[in-house]
Amino acid sequence: MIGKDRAGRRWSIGELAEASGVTVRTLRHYDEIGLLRAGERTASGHRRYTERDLRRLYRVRALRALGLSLDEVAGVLDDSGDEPEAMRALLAAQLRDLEERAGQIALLMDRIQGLLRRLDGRSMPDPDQFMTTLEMISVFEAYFTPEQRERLAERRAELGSEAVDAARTEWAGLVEELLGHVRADTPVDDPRVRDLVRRWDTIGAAFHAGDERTAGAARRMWRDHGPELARGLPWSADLLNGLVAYVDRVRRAG
Amino acid sequence: MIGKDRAGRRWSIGELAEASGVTVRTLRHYDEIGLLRAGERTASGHRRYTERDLRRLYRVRALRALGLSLDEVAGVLDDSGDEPEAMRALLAAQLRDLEERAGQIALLMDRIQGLLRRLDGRSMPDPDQFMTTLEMISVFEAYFTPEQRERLAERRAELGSEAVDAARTEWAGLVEELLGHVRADTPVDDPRVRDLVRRWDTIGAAFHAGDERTAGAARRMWRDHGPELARGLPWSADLLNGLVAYVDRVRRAG
DNA sequence: CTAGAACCTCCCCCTGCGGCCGGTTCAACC
DNA sequence: GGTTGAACCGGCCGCAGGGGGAGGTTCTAG
Repeated sequence: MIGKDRAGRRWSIGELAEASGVTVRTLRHYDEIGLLRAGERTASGHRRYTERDLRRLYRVRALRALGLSLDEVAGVLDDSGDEPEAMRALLAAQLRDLEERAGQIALLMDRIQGLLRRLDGRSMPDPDQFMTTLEMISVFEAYFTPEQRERLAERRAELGSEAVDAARTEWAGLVEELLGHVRADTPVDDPRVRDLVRRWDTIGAAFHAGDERTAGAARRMWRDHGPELARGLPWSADLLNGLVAYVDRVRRAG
Repeated sequence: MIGKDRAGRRWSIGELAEASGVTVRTLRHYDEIGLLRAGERTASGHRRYTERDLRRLYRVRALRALGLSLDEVAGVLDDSGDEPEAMRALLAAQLRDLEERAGQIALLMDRIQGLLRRLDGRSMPDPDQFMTTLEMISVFEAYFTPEQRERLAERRAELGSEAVDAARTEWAGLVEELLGHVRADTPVDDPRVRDLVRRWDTIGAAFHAGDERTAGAARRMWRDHGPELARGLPWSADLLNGLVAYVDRVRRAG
């Protein structure tokens, strides 16, 4: 039993699959792409794997277990000049890659956890409102840094939800009044519109607390994404875009 | 300028792509799979996107930004009965999925960091030896729990590398002696082989510190993966397999 | 000798698009 | 009204890593 045929065992593809824990399909795939060719074939074409092939398969599995691509695995195994240096570099690169992917996943998890808190927390019964919030959040994330968002959230919490609602109501009134001036083509240096815009800015300042970069980000966001942000409001995006342009002219005039 | 055509704007595919930051190709893909159909077409077949389409696109983007698949996004947007419950369930499922992926990545990073420490640390100049170690590590990870591996590593550190080398040398001597008995068909209850096996077990116990589950895991590992583990040793896998079977019989006889 | 398991080669399928091809069509300018 | 360059159309191939199946041979145990 011990010390038998020195020519070594041969494995059929099914035997090798079972012995190594990969599927037959995978072995055929590896054969096809040249990563692990069957060392021999029977006269009729059946694959015969040798001990060398078995060794190679174990190495392939080990390298795959590090998350390397099949190409990378092939590169490591075929460059017989696989200096430890090259290996170290490859592993370091792989580590960086994994770190990045972990960061992406952490970002997604943060977003989802935030949304779940909102959903579990207070009222969010209207799916449409939820979707609108979702759109706004994704836009917010593109324009404000995490710190800015955090400070905005803190500020909202400080103000309390009734104050936020009051601000929204006051802002709606300002919009109506200003739209009247837009339609009436009131000159941008009229003291009445100047006063309205001052109140407008005061409301904004209550949220961004005088941080000019946050305010600028908000303006850029509005400029680029007015249409979505206007959703749920009783005015059309075009109307609001015109309004914002008008307010801008008022600011520059003042 | 303000308050123009109530029928609403239309966007060509290129305009919508630029406005929303996705590529033309992506929009065509969404159209093709039915996720975001252009609400209208010109007589000649060019896509005309409406405001509804724009809204839908923003929702698609928002949901994609949570890592949902296109199918999941379509499900959320098309099930008009998108109760907050369903949304919560979907997000919770997504979160679990992400957690699992994060765990996988963390596992890969651990492995790679461990390997890099080995590479950077003491001698590992031979790439072949490195690969062999790699194979063994991946097999180890399949058989020992993380705690068991940690305790094995601690134990090795306690013993020191010279003690480990000494153990290996002694073990090699035992193997040679036992192989002689195998060839000579010494009965399994012969006191001489019983003594050799006792010494064999003592060496093992020095590592697994008497933890029977760790020892059992090691035996299962050897039974399943003898060939790879035997790599780098001066005996063939067949030889060692026969030896292990003999040692088992000696144990049972004792 | 025969049945059934195992094996073979093609081929299409999945995700989420990127990219190219050959052929319309649009929009602006002359 | 004509021209011309940009935009647009559908269709097809490609990617990573195989899954799964069709239809046809071959192996192997009884």
